[in-house]
Amino acid sequence: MNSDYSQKCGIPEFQHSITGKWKITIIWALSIKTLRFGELHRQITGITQSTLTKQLRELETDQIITRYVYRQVPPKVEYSLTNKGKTLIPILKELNNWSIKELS
Amino acid sequence: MNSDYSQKCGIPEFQHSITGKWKITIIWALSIKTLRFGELHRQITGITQSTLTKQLRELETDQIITRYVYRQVPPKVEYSLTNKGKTLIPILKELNNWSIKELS
DNA sequence: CGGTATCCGCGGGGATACTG
DNA sequence: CAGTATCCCCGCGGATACCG
Repeated sequence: MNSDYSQKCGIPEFQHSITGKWKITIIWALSIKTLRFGELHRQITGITQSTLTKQLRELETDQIITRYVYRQVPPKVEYSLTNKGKTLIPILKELNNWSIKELS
Repeated sequence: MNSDYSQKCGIPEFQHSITGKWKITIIWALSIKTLRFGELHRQITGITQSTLTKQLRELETDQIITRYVYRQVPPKVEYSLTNKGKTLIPILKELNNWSIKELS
């Protein structure tokens, strides 16, 4: 164990931010543009409404995304990446590159 | 969803490599030097023998580490990072940096 | 439309005992 | 020393039903 890591390792925190069956997919979708709940639900095939809600709440708690409610009927809710969330994108791209490189 | 990601995203694969309560810790320990089973067990406080074994087997399957058995009594088994495993280190350092930066 | 509430099944990880 | 074998618990995610 060397100094940097043992004294304060942030990796578990990072992992928490993206751990969840659909979080990466959600983050990626929102990296393109802000989306409504229903739009996310349609884009992410296979996820249930309740699970989508749970994952969104967790991402919100971790301040990766924001939730904006339009006070109207019928309801309209928009999700978008926070600045913190946006800093994840280049990291995710690197992880993706690593996988592509190491799988060959 | 843009091209790179939707066509072939390697992030789930990456996640699999490091998903497990102790894998990052194990990888980090082995990044310093090759270690015997008992040495790992002593360095990683809180992990049980059986769990350590399981995590090591998974890392081995994913070709992140190698296992070398000395044919002797008492047994001696050494674990070390593969080349693939070593390429993870710079990535992990970046993840660590991200966390440190974004937690402030 | 965008949720909640509830129940349930599965798998990861821990505890413990035993072993070549 | 370095495991294996069992058993168990808990939390995540899915299914389903209902709601303002």
